[in-house]
Amino acid sequence: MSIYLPNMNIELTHTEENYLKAIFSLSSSLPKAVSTNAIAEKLQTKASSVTDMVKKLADKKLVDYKKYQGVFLTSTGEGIAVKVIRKHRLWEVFLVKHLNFSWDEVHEIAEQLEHVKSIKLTKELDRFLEYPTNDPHGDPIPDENGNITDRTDVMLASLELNESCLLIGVKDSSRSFLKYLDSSNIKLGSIIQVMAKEDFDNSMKIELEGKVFSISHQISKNLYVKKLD
Amino acid sequence: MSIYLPNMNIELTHTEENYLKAIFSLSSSLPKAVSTNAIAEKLQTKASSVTDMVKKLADKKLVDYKKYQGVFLTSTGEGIAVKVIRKHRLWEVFLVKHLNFSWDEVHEIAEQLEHVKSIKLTKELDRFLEYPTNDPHGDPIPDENGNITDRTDVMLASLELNESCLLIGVKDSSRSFLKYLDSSNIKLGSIIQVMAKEDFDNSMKIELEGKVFSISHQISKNLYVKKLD
DNA sequence: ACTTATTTTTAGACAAGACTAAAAATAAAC
DNA sequence: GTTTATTTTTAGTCTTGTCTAAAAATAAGT
Repeated sequence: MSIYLPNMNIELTHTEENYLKAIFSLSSSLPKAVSTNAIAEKLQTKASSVTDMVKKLADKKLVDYKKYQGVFLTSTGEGIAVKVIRKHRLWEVFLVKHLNFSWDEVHEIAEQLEHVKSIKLTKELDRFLEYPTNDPHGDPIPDENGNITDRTDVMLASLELNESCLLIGVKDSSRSFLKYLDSSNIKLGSIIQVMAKEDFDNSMKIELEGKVFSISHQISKNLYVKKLD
Repeated sequence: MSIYLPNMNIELTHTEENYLKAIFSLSSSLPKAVSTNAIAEKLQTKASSVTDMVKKLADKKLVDYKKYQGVFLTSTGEGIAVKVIRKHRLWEVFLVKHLNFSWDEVHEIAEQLEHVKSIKLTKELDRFLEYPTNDPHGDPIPDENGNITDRTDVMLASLELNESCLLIGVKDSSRSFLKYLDSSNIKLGSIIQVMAKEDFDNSMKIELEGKVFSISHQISKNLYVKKLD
């Protein structure tokens, strides 16, 4: 009578959701099995705890796991991870757009809000925010079906002399990095031109709103930009 | 150098907060020590679990507890309970006002949202909602300092023949009751006049928007009203 | 290829929060 | 004022998620 939906009816704990999210973000950067240690590092926990949890997630068919061989998400597991990420990023938009938060303050709170369970809540929040496509750091927001428009973006560090670009995202979303950007008046939407590139340390001089100043390679390789002209 | 604030720095679990909330709501109705069984009933758990938790809360100075004598909140405990209730009710307002939820849908979601920890979040949400004084069920929202304007309201059941009133709140916030009210077109702000009172079952006939119909005592004693004229 | 280093897993323990079953205290009944 | 009933507490167990320390598997070094 009713179709069996494997990814319905699954009630996960916050911890389980956080593990799925961590595995997702680690497996999107490198396209192979994620190591126990990498997960432990990401979640600030111990490898032995990761092994335990990964076994449990494997029992629930959310990850594929072979001893000593690392782990990767099943499609069900990936679906859940993406839904959590969607909620996280929608809440970030809400906090910045309507509650006067700055982009360096929203992560911790969104980490809590992302676990609130209600399909209608997510749907209505999305509508209320007028279907945003990116969070305050420029990260893409998965749609209702879990599709992410993957970044074809390029890093500021890769631009050549005299090229101009539009800043559309940050790779590192740590508070310290975001505060540095604030203090340098660098924000999403900024138009930046490369005025000089130094060979010895890969730093570059950029022009931003009429002012020219130098930024390190550490900075320029964490800024997603779209080339202009 | 810095003043010691006893209610700062306390990180409680969701469960602990729920116990404090339950004890608060039970002790506001009857003004004496709350019994173990009453808490167990309210939280749908077992008396033995309550004893364990109450001991823990007593260790943290959030409740006063003597064996077999029931429990009551300390001022620190009450302060925390009220803050959680404030968050709960603010989120309910948000859900109804901005996310198209009806008043019978918001409780479960607010139960999750009330535990999100961020003083700034609560403050900004309050501002965003334009400092509401009541939630969608008419319950008063505690202010930032934890002060609640306690109800001086009267029940519809207590009105005399021909008296008119404004509906300002519901005592029972269960889904079934709220849906019954919806189906009868009874909502906050409705103007109601008592057209008849039956002695044998305490039901009454009321007039609402030109229509006259009968409601049981069970209904009328759960509606907070303000007399008109 | 054999030894060393690293990573991962097991085994055993712990704290939080819950449960059952039984004992102790209080309240009710006659 | 005993006896019965109810409430509350203890004692012991379970699950979740964590940890440390030790063992096993894999990877690296020469």
